[in-house]
Amino acid sequence: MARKAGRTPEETRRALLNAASAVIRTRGISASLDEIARAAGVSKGGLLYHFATKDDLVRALAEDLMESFRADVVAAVDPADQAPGRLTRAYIRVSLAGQHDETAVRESVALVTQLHNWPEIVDLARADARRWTEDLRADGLPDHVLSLVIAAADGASATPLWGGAIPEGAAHLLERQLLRLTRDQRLWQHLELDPAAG
Amino acid sequence: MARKAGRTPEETRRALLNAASAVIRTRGISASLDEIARAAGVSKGGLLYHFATKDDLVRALAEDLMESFRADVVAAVDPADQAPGRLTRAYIRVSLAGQHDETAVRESVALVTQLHNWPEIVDLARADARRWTEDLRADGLPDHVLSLVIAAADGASATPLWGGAIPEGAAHLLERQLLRLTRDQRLWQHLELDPAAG
DNA sequence: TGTACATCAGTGAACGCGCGTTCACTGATGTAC
DNA sequence: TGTACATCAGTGAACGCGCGTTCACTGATGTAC
Repeated sequence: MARKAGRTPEETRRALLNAASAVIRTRGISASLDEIARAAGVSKGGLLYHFATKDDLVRALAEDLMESFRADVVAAVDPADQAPGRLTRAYIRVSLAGQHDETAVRESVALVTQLHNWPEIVDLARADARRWTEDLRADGLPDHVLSLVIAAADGASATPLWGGAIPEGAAHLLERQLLRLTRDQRLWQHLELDPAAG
Repeated sequence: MARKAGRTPEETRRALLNAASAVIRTRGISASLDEIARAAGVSKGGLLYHFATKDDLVRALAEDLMESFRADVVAAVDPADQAPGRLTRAYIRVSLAGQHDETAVRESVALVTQLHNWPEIVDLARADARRWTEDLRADGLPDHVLSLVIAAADGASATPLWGGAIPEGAAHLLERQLLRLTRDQRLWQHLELDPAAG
């Protein structure tokens, strides 16, 4: 069989990326191309027509993930919110959303870390991280607040990595607390370190 | 050659674990047993005498890492510090220590995540995480402070994972800020969420 | 409109190489008598 | 004290299997004339 009826090449490519994402989540990065291809309803050769090498596939998957996280955050920006920290608040919301679905989170984080085992991915990720740093810096929050809040949001996302799980209520409370930290300017002052101490 | 002069079996085992740690840090979990064995100055067969299977080796390495992190934290507890949160403060210090050595941190985190790709390791890690939760809960800090501070400490450790790097000064500032959060009881009140809001 | 040809989007068999594991063997050390 | 034997701590060659990659081939669609 050649060109599958009712599926454009673009759709096949998308199906392959989705399959790769799903299979690697559960089976790990050592999942075979054959397994991924079958999950997408394509032969191994067909997969390799779209992604000439496993590297290619994994890199495309990583780019896809970073783009979609960024898109999620941009979409989570409240249009009515014009105060400093609006992007940061969106970042917090996305990072803590769905933290209650334990296995889903674990698998997502696992996927990301699996990808980072690929050496070239590290460079992509570094560039992406730099871009986040710039964007968030331009978001209007003082540095000492921003770094605390982003560290906490990242930590909440990463917790499943160390085997931990944030209980349902706790994730929501932490989210509210972090959001408040981006808004309450009196807290900013309280959090400022006394240069005399330490 | 059989029993190496000047090296007890225990020392050989230690050397194999150290070699595995070093090699996996740089080459990733897909590093071959041959490579690890050679780095320890032992034949592949010799490695397999101590660790019958690659699973065995990786599991032993993971246990070793978790134990040594715990030992580091316990050692970082200030004996003069008797206030609530003393264990949490030690946890913060260890988590943020050495965050300025970028590649070292990246490699350490990479090692941990590599290990978590091993399915059985996940169970070990879960048990370890539960123990940390209990120990930290018993440390005397209010929940809303503890979860914020630990999330931030974990996030700081995990940052290299997403490709980011905390600038030298920033890590130190964050550490001081987190330590202060565990001590300043007036801040605890300020951070408490207003049940009416949100 | 029909025909010839090129290209696209695959298929599926075969190859080859790396790596985990097995296995027969070995030389030094410990133990019984 | 010497000797025989068992065990410990390895060595290194060989095996076999999985998996990424290559390759020859194919059937549907698009294009020229």
